[in-house]
Amino acid sequence: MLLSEIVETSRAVTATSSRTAKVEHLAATLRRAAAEDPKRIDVVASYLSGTLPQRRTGVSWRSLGELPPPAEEATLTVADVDASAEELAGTSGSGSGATRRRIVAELFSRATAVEQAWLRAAFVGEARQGAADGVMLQAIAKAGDVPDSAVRRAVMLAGRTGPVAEAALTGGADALGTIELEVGRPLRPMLAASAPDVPAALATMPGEVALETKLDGIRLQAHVDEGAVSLFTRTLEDVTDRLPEVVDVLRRLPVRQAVLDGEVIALDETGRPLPFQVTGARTASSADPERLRAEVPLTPYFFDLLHLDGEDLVDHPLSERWERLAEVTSEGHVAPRLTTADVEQAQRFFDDVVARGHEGVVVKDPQLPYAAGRRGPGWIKVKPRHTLDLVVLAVEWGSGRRKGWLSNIHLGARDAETGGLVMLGKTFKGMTDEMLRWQTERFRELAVGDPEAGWVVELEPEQVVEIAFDGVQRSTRYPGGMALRFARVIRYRDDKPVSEIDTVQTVRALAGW
DNA sequence: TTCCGACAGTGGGGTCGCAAT
DNA sequence: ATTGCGACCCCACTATCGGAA
Repeated sequence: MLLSEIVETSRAVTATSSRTAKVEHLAATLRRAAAEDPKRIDVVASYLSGTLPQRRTGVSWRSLGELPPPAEEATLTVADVDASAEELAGTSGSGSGATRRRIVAELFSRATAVEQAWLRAAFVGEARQGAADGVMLQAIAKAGDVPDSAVRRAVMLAGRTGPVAEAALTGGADALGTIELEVGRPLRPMLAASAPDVPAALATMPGEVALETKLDGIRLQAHVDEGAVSLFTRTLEDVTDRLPEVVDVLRRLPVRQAVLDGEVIALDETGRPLPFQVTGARTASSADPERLRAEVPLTPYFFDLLHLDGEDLVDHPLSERWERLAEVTSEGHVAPRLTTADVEQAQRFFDDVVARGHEGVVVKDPQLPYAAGRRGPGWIKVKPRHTLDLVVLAVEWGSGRRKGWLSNIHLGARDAETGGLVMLGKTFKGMTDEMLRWQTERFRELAVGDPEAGWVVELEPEQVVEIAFDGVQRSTRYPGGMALRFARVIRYRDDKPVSEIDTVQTVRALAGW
């Protein structure tokens, strides 16, 4: 199949805002791929959702700065592109920058202008065609003439869409039905929606709920198969070799085969959680694992059991999965949990968890199955929220659907000692289109110099904004040595002068430094 | 006809390891 | 030895479409 067919489909998908029309376009091209190039349906499916099947290629927008002149005619095939991407993935991180540049140059010189644009978006991961995983899933169902639910289930159990597309189009519902949970192969983790507080979370569920401690660490999916252990992150990256102490814990479990879901976290000597940055640095490092293990040991906590000794449990209710988990896991590797229908009791549990230094709680409906890969209503996370009144120091022009609007604001606090203003980070979150319109006008007025002159627009520090955030983290990027985690706008305030905004001393005290 | 669940998009800070400087 | 870059970790929030009520 020619790449130009993918590019043309992408153009059509981008051009319409109707999801059903997007699905039609994608399904038609998938069907053509099945007829012409059945061995590469998985690659075509990946391309149609604007991504490369290769996890990493070492190529990003910086390395695509200057491209060779485009080809006149569309001759590139999907197979050609896949071969190049495969070669790039194989040489990524192996000290062959010149080789990679040559592969990129050759590939792009064979592409037409529109194909170059598509390739760039695919490598950079910025397809922006209004169709990613979810819409693609519907297209696969349509093209294979199988139910959405069958595709969704297969994708969740297989972890990836490519092989599922291939099965759906070549073997239909029968082939999809053979895709099951496989011990050793990661599946998509179930995700949680969020609620502002405990009563709101409980209000979404009938009767008794389960409250679990939400640990501020790294999500971990663990597979045990006759003594062989594999560990995967939320995006299904294999991190087995990095976490030997976690492997040891799993080897000791009294199971032949199991798939567990949980979190790993670094604790201090008293069992209190260390900052997320400590756990994050440990799991990101592939240096000598035995040394790291001695320096920053990690503790796994499990909260779900998806398979046990030949039996899949994903469709069983949480209450039963939890019971089976408790039978095979020692007390030290299950975080505190409470089942209740009483709001006050739930609130006390939340307060206690937070007081002990944890991130919050996840409220779960005990009757529901494991909905892999979805941010379903079955799990609701609740975290404490802090707010500050800060000043807008500068603002950046937006991109994509925010093009032409002043979007991302730079946040400053007052330094009570020097009287100056100290930047604590940026945010673009929480803004409605109405707010974007308003702030684009407002910040044009406050601009120091020509607001159209550059990407970042410096402002007279006059506009006060109320900001919500999850916590304070150490920063080397900002002069105050700290930054706000997950900052988002609540509202602009005109009732408060800059002389009365919050101070860096307040923020430092909040962080406990 | 209205409501609401699912989805895509728009980016935030921190960290590591490797290549280039 | 230092810096730049790519990829990963954590993630909040709004707008929109289209099926459910």
